Amino acid sequence: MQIEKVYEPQRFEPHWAQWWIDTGIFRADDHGQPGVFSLVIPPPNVTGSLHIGHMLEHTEIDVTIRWHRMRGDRTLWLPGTDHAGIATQMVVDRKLAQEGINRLELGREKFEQRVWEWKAQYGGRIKSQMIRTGASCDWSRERFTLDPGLSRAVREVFVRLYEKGLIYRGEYMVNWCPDCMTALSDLEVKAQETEGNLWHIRYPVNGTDRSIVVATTRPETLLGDTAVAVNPTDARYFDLHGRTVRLPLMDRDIPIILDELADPKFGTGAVKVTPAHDPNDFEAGKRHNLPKIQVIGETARMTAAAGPYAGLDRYEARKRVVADLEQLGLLEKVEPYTINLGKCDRSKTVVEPLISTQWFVKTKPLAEKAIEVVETGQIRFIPENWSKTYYEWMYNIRDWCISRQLWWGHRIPAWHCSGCRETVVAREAPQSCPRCGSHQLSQDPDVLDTWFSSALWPFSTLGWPDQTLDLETFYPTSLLITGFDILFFWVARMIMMGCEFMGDVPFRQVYIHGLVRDAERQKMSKTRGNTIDPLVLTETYGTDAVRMGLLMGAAPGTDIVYSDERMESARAFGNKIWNAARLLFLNMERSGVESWVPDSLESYRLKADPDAGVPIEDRWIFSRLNACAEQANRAIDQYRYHEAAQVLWHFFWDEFCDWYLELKKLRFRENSSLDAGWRNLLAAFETALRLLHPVMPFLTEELWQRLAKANPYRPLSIALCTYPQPDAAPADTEAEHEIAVLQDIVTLARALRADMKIDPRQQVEGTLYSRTVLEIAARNAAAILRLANVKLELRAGVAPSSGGAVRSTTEFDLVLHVPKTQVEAQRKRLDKEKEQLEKNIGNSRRQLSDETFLSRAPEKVVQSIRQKLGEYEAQLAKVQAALGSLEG
RNA sequence: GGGCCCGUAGCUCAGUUGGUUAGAGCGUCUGCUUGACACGCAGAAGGUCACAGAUUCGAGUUCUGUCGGGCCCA
Repeated sequence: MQIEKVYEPQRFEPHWAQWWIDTGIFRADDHGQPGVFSLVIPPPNVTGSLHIGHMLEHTEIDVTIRWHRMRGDRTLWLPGTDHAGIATQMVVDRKLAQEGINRLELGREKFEQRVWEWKAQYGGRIKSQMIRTGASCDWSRERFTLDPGLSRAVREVFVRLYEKGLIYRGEYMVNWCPDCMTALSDLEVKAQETEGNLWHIRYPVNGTDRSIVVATTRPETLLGDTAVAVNPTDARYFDLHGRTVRLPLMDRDIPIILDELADPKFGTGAVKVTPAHDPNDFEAGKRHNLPKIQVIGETARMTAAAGPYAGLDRYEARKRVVADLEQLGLLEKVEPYTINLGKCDRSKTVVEPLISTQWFVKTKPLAEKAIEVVETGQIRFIPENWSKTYYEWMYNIRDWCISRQLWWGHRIPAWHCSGCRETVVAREAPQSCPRCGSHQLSQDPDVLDTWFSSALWPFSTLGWPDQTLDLETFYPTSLLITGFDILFFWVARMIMMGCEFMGDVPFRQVYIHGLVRDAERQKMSKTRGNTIDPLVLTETYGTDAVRMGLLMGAAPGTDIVYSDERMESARAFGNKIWNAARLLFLNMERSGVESWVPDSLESYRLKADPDAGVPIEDRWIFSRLNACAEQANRAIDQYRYHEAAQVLWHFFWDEFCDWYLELKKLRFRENSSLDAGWRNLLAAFETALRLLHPVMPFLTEELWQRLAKANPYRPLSIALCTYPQPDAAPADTEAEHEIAVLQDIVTLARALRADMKIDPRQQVEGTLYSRTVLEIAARNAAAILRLANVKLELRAGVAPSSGGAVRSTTEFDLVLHVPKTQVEAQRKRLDKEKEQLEKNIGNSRRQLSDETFLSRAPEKVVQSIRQKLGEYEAQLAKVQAALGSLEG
């Protein structure tokens, strides 16, 4: 059998990636299986490409998915992408700009066509990346938010919500991005602390010689002021109630109103009111029926209503307004002030609050149910703490602005009649106005927020509004794995929509994964230039190593700090397994053992009957394998991916390779046919490969295919084998003990040799004194000789105090017959041991002489300390004897 | 201002219901081309569990406060 000396995942990963797709083994079409496990992908942006965060997310999903599939569930991982309205439109806009084309000149239809072309060009990138990284999803069920079926679901939901009064249209203040030229939802606006100023401006009060000073961070909005507010309880202004002020620069009289908006404790207690440009002022304006004067337009330039300032950019206007006020002597003072500026999440442009007509979802009624399903445990967040964040947002939820002034997205299914101004909301375009019969109907130009369609993802992808078999089978989905950054954007909204339209939660559990940060713990972002391309990593280290490397750090609730070193060590782990297989294959060849051809699944089973002459190391590895299976199953079940990775790592490297294979090497000479020894070895390795498969699918598939020759009884792929389940039988304590003793003897002998600076090649003699483990030592003399290069004489009892180099455990004393060298080094070690033992003895004695401890601690704990104390004292005696013999 | 998370070895992190001497990976040091693997083998060093109290027979683990760091919402 040809097996390369070094693990080179690039040689076989692409092959299996494609083979898994070609064979269709990840399709969830088999209806015969008992359990169902389903999960929908958090859809990435169709024109984007995957980053390392996706790689982590997909790895965690894939581990769980592959695990369920191997456990025999009917398992669906439904892949797909979303259309990412603003992001995609921006990208295509920029591309057009490079060609010197303006979107508006091009026209809506042609623009949309260009975006579809863009999608055709880049839309496949994500799929190919996912295939290459081993994501075991069902590509026959791939979906895109703008697919006809999903678009139909969007229209259906819109119409139903509208008919229920949960969608309304109206003129409200929204977050307007002058760069993207669209309204945004609250979530798409990110507050950022910025150094600004607080300008104190004097407004003369009509009919008196007094004036009111107001403080503002946005002096240019003065041009649109329609009132000045003071708090009704503020004594300073009692005499001004009912009066008007003269608005500087505009020479307009505006009223002084009494409103809670004005906080007596802040500044002068008086505030200017600009209902058209500030959300709080907008509300105050409604309360007092104030006119709304829009002085800033959609492009952030001053409107005609700004009089002499018309046409200026908002910041240019600010400078001019301030300068003009100063000239008039109306600028009282300017002080530095930190303001929370709202910026567009996409373009980073400062958002302008503007009044415009938009569509909204009334969220409160939807939120009630969505809160309830989490409170009652129908949906569980992991880690649990995230439910608090969820409630926090849900209890304070505000209506959701869903219309976007974009061309890329789901067109709002509403038609406006130019005859009677009626608005018709319908699933399909109406022929005529139902109110006046006019045919002059035009569809609303706006599209929906991308998240509106994403909110339907768990059921729209399964065929809703049709009652499909898939919907029936896979909804509610079992699990969602996603990042906390889209908890509100997406998770919360899916829950609202799922409860409303399916009458059931969209998923049972939500696992929130951490963020992948760079080596300096910085968030990765394109602007910082610290992003990592997962495919570059894959090419460098192999997909399996990247998966393992990421998972090793993936403890629930913590971010992952990326490091090349971790990837390197994960690749080293792959190499370790590769070489373990190499050792097997080379020796199989040498012994003339055929590739393993299991004749049925039954023959995969391990046989460890203690009475059947099974070698002790086989019994031991089966026992360890069982423990490993128990831990791995539990870890994956509880989303403790780092623990699963660690458990498997430890088993393969520290137990299978370091001890089991080393012991097996001794037998390779003895056996030549496929006897019990070989069968057990291969079975153990095969079982271990299956245990590892969800984490490192490529390596395990490659080795498994080489190990187990295809035949009619064998599953096509390791991905379709059963995941090893722990045996109900108790651990093989006899075998565990025997190997533990062997390990102790070998380890202590090696440590002693190293202490004594003995050449590793030099065989030394020694004596093992014991009352309990002489038989074990005798049975394993060959292994001890081979592994520690020590030839042992066995004696009953304890070591005489005049021994040379000695190390002890509670079960034996090991003495090496070597010249008395390295006395200082030995003394140092023994002193340290003595110190530690004395400390332990002190602690134990103190506890055992404490009456309250004895009376209140459980008997089990007291017993264990008594026993320990005895052992410490025995050990101490040996250490003291050894120290004494050093003197002589 | 409200809420959440974190502070454990040089670095990144584990540590499940309180109970022996607090673990891992990487890094460091020492020695090894031992016929699977130098992407390796063997051995070793390294921690006042941020600080201060409280509860308890017993606290890295529970509670309170302080300091430091991060995130979300307003």
